[in-house]
Amino acid sequence: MPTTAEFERLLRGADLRVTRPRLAVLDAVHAHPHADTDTIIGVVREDLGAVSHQAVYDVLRALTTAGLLRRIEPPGSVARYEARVGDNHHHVVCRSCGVIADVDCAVGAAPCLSASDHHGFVIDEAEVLYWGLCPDCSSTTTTSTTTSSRKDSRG
Amino acid sequence: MPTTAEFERLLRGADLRVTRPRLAVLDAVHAHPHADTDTIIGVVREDLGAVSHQAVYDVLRALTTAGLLRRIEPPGSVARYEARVGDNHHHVVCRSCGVIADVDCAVGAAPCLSASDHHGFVIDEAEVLYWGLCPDCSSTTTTSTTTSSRKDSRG
DNA sequence: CCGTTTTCTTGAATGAGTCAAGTTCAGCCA
DNA sequence: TGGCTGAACTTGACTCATTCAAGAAAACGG
Repeated sequence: MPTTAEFERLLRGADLRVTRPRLAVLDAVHAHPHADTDTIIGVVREDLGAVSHQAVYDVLRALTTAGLLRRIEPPGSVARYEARVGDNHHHVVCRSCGVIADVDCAVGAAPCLSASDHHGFVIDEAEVLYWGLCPDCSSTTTTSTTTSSRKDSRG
Repeated sequence: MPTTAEFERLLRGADLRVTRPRLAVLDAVHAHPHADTDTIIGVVREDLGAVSHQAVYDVLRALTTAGLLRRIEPPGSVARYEARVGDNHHHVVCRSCGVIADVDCAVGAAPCLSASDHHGFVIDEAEVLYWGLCPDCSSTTTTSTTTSSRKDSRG
């Protein structure tokens, strides 16, 4: 968990003014990875008192644009934010409870980009989203009867 | 492009009643892969005349649940639907114009699932979304000066 | 410390998608 | 072929994440 001074440095390094809402948002996202906007608003308000939701939306956008935060948006979920940036890691989403965890790409360098020119597209990024069951939910489910494995799920 | 009779067979095979809105939606999605709901509503209305948006939403949900359609939801876009189901292929999205194309996974069997048990999650599906520029947009862009390749984009 | 520009506040608006109550119609059965 | 029943469609209101806009406050260079 970085210190406030480090957050301040991050902001200045990105040519962003240092404000209390921005520090609080950075703090909140670091403390609660994959939190949605509403949760972040809550945490920020615990920290600072009254802060408009618009301010938090603005800050999240500014920090995301500056590359200090990363926005993820799993289908069926509202936008979520995390502070781990720059490595383009991936995510697992639990189908049951919706919890999200980080996943490093286990395969070599750029496996999912192997055929880098599909249909004439120039591809610069591959985003992988894994779906499954988290440890809690899978233990509740699989210990009963069937492990219903959905359709063909090739990568 | 399947015939109406084939769409009817598809619906009956899925234990769904055959209705004009459902046939029209199937037709529309087959004719316009990756179309959003609003576009589909428009196409269906060209075909049938007045149809409520609610009906189209209901039909899209029913057909998706039945596995006759697949819903995709790229970040920053509304929901889109396609009729190619059962093979879990992937998609490329153009950062510039937003056009979407299908991508078969070029690598072996289930590459993105290679480490199938991250953080104790039981993973059953890997969804890959490629970002880049479509042929049209990349020719307009790259012929000028720099091919600004975004940050580290490992798969 | 002052002025400029960015950021924050306030309050309204947007728009995809959902909910709910009532009507219509597909498909089963006589 | 005609009626029955539940599913599907219509209508209209509603939700809720997110954005827009105008004015007030605050950051920071000079």
